[in-house]
Amino acid sequence: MSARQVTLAEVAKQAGVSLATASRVLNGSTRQVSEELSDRVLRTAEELGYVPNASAQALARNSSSLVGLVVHDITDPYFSCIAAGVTRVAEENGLVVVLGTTNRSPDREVELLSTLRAHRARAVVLAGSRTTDRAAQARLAAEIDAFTEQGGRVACVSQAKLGTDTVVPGNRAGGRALARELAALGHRRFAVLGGPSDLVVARDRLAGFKAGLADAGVAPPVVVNGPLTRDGGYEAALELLATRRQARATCVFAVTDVMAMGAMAALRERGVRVPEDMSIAGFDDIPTLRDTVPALSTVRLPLERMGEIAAGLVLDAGGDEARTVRVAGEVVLRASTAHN
Amino acid sequence: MSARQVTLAEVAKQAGVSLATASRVLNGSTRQVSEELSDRVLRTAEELGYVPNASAQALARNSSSLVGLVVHDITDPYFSCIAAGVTRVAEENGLVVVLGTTNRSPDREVELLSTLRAHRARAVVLAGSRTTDRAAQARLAAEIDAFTEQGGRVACVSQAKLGTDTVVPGNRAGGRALARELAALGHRRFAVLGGPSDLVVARDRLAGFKAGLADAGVAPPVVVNGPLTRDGGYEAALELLATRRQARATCVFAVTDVMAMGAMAALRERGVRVPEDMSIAGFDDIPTLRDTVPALSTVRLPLERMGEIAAGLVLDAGGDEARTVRVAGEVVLRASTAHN
DNA sequence: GCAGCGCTGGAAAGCGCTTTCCCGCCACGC
DNA sequence: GCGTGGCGGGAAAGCGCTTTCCAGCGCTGC
Repeated sequence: MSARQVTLAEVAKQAGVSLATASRVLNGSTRQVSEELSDRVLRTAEELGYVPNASAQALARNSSSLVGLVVHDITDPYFSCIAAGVTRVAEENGLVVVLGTTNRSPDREVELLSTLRAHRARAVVLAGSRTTDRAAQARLAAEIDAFTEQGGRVACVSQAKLGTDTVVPGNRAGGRALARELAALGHRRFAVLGGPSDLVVARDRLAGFKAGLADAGVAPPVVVNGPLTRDGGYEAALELLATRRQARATCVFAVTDVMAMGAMAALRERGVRVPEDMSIAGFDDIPTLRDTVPALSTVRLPLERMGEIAAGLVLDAGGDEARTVRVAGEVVLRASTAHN
Repeated sequence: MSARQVTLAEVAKQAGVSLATASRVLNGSTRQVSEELSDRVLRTAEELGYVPNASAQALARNSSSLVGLVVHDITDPYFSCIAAGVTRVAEENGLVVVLGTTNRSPDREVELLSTLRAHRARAVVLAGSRTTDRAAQARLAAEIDAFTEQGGRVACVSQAKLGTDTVVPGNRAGGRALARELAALGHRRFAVLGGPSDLVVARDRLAGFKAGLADAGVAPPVVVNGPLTRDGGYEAALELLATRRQARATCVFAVTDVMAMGAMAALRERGVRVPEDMSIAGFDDIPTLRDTVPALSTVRLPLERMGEIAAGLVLDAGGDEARTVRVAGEVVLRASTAHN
């Protein structure tokens, strides 16, 4: 047990070469090494089962092979899809991804970033939406600065005024397009499950949706706020059903698919038929949507692709300018929305 | 940009103490440091925004704060739930989890383990089922040995004869119990979507299911193999519908919830009503199940808990004996299974 | 024929931290 | 009064690797 690890020095000695030579052989150095020595080193390394000590390399090179990925909740399909994209790209580049989950706590986000800084992560992808809370945002910005100062790159998925590379989904445009299409179906009374009021994505989608309704000359929707989770959607839908019985909306938009799923469950329980009694639409097009009945209308975002893009941004050094990649949402009407 | 990072040496100098003292103050050393010096160090560290270099610490201490987590596919709810459990525990212990995805490739699994070894990860949780392929298993075993030799701990989630700590879900027992309950509903002709034939979990669940049917004096099921994914379930269900029209099963068991979801989609498309025309059950009780219609009967596994347990095993040093924690599956009959 | 160059190999100086070892100091106890 | 022991502080030796710098050597070019 616990046999000490094979070191480069041992390999070098065994192969009868210097430490420097062994190092040059076993890592793509710019320096040439004669084929003979090179072979010898390679062979002994193989025999001894040498694996370089990543910490030591990181220390000596002053750069590690870690990429951070910060999400709110890895069980949320939205995040797990993005995570899949990020890990794919990272692994392709021989990097290793460190997963941090915040449970939607801005403070935790800052903490994680600091940890990642301690590990000298070469880059970080911040998925999930920034809060609008000033103080929290300032702390985050400071931590991001510290991180970039140190030579790391940061990319955000979703809106961010933080001066980092960003993948921006067309939240506003998507919401707007969706609203117009729903209005075109004949709906005139809308409700929105708007998520937390201090979350940028939620606000943008809502704002877009309102704009779309306005475009169509439809009255503004009733908005119910709540957590951006499946249960949040469930509760919000119940609240919606409880109030405003008199002039109930005929169509409800949940700013997130997972909320929409919760909402559908609530409607089902209350005997409200979808789409006959109430149309419903979400946003994101998470994969699990394929298996809901009725199939949920939504605005499709290429989630996994977004993860890949973010990882791409953060990995190829790029200029000093913060780059922004926009990805458009595509309205997908399915069975959960009907003519009114 | 790229201002060099604050080092311990700078903090020490600024605070007018030795490197040793600064180190002792800023990390829980056993040695005492006078309150005065301690304060001074703490204060300057704070002022300078000192963050210890994790690589250097890992090197000096010969142990890192990394915990590996290896899954097949992070977008699969089964794995993302386990991941959530693992990350929670890891973060509670001040550790950082590195996420590796194998896409179900045994070779990739070995590669990842090797990378984790290079990083001197202190522990690894291997989620996902081991293959029955001898050669692949040998390579994995060798890599696991190398890892533990080096002082790291390894835990597996699911069956494993690899001599590591293991969290073993009651696959066989769960399958068996489920079969009996379904038989008790009056079904006599069963089909199973059995997943890949070389996967241990899949085989165990199937074996248990067969045993349960035998217990109830019911004929063995028709088995269709295929990938352990949603689309695999979809295809398998189609195949099932295509053949055996004459004496079709009245109840189908998918060894995995995600497969069951795919299968339900296939049935729906083909106009086969669930549960009127066909009952269906899965295994795992992934969270998304709450939102399928009809709600899917299944065998519930405490997925997130399993992740926590695995992380727990792997983190508290424990003896040298491989420990095994069994978690029972609980049959949950919902709307997708009806009397026959 | 020799200065100068390019090329390969090795010695050694770090990278930032931990930890051992040693030293000086201050009670103590006899 | 002096030997002991305990304790807080610092010097310095690593941890395993990268990389600079230098030495040696065989060539080319005048």
